[in-house]
Amino acid sequence: MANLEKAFEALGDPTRLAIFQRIATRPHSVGEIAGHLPVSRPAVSQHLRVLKDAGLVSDVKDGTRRVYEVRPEGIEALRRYFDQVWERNLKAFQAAADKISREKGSSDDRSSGNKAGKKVH
Amino acid sequence: MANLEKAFEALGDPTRLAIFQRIATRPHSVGEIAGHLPVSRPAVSQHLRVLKDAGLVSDVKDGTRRVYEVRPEGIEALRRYFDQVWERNLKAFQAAADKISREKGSSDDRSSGNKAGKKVH
DNA sequence: CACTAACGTAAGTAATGGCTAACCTAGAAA
DNA sequence: TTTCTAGGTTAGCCATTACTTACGTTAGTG
Repeated sequence: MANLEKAFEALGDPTRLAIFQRIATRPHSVGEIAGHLPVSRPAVSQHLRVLKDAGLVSDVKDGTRRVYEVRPEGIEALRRYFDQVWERNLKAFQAAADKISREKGSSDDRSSGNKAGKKVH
Repeated sequence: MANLEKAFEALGDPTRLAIFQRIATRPHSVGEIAGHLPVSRPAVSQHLRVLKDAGLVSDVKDGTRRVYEVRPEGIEALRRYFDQVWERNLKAFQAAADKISREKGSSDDRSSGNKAGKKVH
C-alpha cells in the first residue's frame, strides 16, 4: 500500500494537517484556507497538491475559484488501516480496550493490565 | 488535539511507518527491527523515540533488550479521528460510500454521483 | 477589448529532520 | 570483576522540503 505511505506523509506536516482538518469540516476554496493560516496562498496551493496526490482531497472548479473537499476513498483507506491494526492486535489489546471503553472508570486500576510485572514506559 | 498532530508527524516518515507496521504485526526488539531495515540501529532508536512520544508504541524492558509494542490508546485515537471525519462528511459522502461498499460494482457508473456536472479532478 | 479575481507554477532560499559515527549505560555471563 | 550484549544519546553532516516572490493562466466583468 504505497498510497497509505503518501497519505501519512501528507498529513505529517502540521500546516497540511491544519488545511486538511479545515476541509474536513466543509469544502473550502484556496483563498479561504490561506486567509486562516500564517502562510501565503501559493504555499497552500502546494500543500493542496500534496493532499490531492495522496488521494485525501479532490478539487472542483467553480468559476475562477477552486473548491477542495475531502475524498471519501482516502478516508476509507485510512479507516480500514487502523481497523486492521486494531483487530490484528485485538488479543493483546483486550485489557486496555476494556479500560478505554469504560472511560472514566473507577480511579483504582487494579493490576493495571500488564503481564508479568514488567514496567511499561 | 496536539497529540494527533504528533501521531501523523510520526507516521509521516517512510522509515518510521515501516517500523510501526512491523511492530503492528507483533512486538519487536530494536535489533530485530534494525536487522530488517537499511538503516543503522541508532536511527531505529531515534524513530522509536518519536513513535513513543506520539503515543503510538510503548516499550517493555526484557533483560538487556527492549521490546516495543503497539499502544492501543494511540490506535484508538486515530480510529476515532477518521470515524469522526467520515461521519461529519457522511451526507456528502453518501453516493461515494455506496459505490465503495458495493465494491466491483457494474462497470457502467450512471451519473457518477457528482453534482451539477462540475468536473472533479 | 482591457481589467480583475483566483489559482497554479517555477526558482531560489532557509530550515527542518533523518542519518551515521562515536560514545555512554545497563544487564547478563564468564 | 571483567567482558559481552542490547540500546539510548550526542554531534554534525547532508538531503529533503516548506516557504516566499515573481510570473503565467483561466474565467468572469466592464
